Amino acid sequence: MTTMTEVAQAAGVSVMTVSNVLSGRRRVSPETRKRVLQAVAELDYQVNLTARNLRYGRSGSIALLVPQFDHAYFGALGARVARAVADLGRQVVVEQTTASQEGELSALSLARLHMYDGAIFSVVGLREAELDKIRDSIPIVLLGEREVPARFDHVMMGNIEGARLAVEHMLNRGSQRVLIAGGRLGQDPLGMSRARTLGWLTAHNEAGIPADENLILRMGQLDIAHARREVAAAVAADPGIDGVFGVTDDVAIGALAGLRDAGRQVPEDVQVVGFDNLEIGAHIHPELTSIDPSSDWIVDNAVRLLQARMSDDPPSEAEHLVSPVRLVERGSTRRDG
Amino acid sequence: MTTMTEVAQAAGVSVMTVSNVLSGRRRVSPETRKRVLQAVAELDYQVNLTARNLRYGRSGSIALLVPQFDHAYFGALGARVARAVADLGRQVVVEQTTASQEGELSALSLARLHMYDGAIFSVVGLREAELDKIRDSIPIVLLGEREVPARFDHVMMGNIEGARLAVEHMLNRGSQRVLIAGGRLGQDPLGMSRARTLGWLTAHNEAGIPADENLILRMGQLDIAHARREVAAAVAADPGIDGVFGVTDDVAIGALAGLRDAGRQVPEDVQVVGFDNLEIGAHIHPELTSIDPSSDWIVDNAVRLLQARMSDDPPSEAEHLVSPVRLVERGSTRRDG
DNA sequence: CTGAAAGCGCTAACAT
DNA sequence: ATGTTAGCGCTTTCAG
Repeated sequence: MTTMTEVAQAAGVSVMTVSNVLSGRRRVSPETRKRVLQAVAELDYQVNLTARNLRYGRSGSIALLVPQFDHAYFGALGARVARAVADLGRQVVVEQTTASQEGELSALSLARLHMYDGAIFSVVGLREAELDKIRDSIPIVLLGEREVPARFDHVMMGNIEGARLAVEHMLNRGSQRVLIAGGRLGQDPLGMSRARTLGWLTAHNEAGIPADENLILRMGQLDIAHARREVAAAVAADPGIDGVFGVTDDVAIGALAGLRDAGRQVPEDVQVVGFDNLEIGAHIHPELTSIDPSSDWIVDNAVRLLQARMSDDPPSEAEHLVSPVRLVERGSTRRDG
Repeated sequence: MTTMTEVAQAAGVSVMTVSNVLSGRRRVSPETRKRVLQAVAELDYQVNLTARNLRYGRSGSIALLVPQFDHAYFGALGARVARAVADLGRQVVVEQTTASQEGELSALSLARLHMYDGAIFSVVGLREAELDKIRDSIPIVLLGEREVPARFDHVMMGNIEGARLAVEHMLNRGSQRVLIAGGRLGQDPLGMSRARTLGWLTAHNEAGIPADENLILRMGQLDIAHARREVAAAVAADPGIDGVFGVTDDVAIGALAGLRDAGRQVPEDVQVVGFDNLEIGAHIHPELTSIDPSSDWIVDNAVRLLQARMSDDPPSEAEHLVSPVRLVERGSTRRDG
């Protein structure tokens, strides 16, 4: 590996001059500059960013930590963050938090954070206790539907309101028994499933319809294949089900398949609403009615908060934001009651 | 930021002892060990990996460079690579190559590679000339459907054979006019679209059916929304079309939507086959027949090649592998002719 | 405008 | 079993 010293020797100058040419931090005379660049080209030199970063004390890149790579939502998230962060002249690198291991935030992965100037951390499988281990680390903004320690900036979706809207919509359009696929009751941890189940409850209360807890379909994994199987089984066991709220679009898409398997027509027999408003939902059949969580809003705010926290005088108080949500009506729900 | 020196002072030992306790490289007496760990805990110390990596000369992580985050295929790729690389005790970080900028491989992003022990590089928008700029850099394995300089290890999909299989299948099942959505004729660059169009041609030749070049639907972007619009327009303009080969599953899924928009039944009026065998394809309606490119095989080989290249005596010759492909038959094609 | 010395935080190699 | 010295490759500071 060529080093700056070798370039300096080849060009007959000091390392400092090479450094200055490459970083542009100080003026260098055109001639020496030319000699240096020529040596750089001949030796095929490239700066060692590890060394530079050690000296600088920063790296120019920010990390996005997601629980899974192979999930449409996190892919979209990454793309949005990259776009927002490019304007700041920084690079995004995405790492997968080796999801839900006993020590998800192992000592090592915690130390890795120091290699970045800041991090956006999508917390899913993380317990609050583990989050508390992150102390005087780098600037961090949390994303995700979990309860987090108050000292962190945090942006989350309007889970309760979104779920309420989704279920209200189906009840308005004539559904009586709305299954919540991937729902979950109970206190701790107050995660996404629980929050959205709360919205499901609220919609029932507001509509004056008793919420039947048997309609809460707990799921081990919130993926398409599981949802398909379990929703098909659920409607077979309870033929009265005439609406399904999937706690994510993946679950809702699986539900559509499961209902097909069970011989139910959507939206005539059963209405379906999802949550996330993934692009694919607009292009399948029937097109999926979904809750749009304002992902752009979420990312813009996360980047703004991160930028503030990385600035010279970071805010003393952490912000906790909840994104606005809206229902995007498509073919998986009926036009009228 | 706490440093190792501070920990050493707090524990009343030398920095070397702290280093030894934390890295486990040398034996340390239980008592001092305990004192050190206590100081580490009290000061909330974490090693500076930038410094450690500079000293070590390696980073323990490998990079996966993809053109886009928000694409199901690259998400799945990332997940597979992470799994395969975890066994080697290494971390994967994913970066987005700021796709198709004039200087996609800017000097800086090239330099960034040095921060990793190796890289798997999914080349899509990259010209061969740009790839040639990567010289005595770190070990690299290329992925993707493009022609690459021979000195690189390269794993690609069986594009021609896969496309041939897809189109042969539709011709066997009675299609006469098979549109290739996202196809492209011409020499340079020999990219994915071109290779798959070659397979489309081959299938026609083998079946003794003349290939009508009007059935090659070029697309600016290979995404669902574009495919939907352009396929709908294509079948409106040419009602004789009775088969669509989408060069990717995204394109095929868009084609399904476009055909629906145009009032065509799949598979009765028009058969559809995609390429990638994304998970979602098995769960939409109609279920998408697709070419499985053996993604696991691709990733396993890429990781194997990378490992070999990172080893003490790297192979002198580069390998160029083509993945086996197979047709996965589902509901978007007919059971018989 | 250019150079020499010092040091970012850590660990390999050599003491003790 | 622990400590001291030197240096990874770069840039900041201080001189010229």
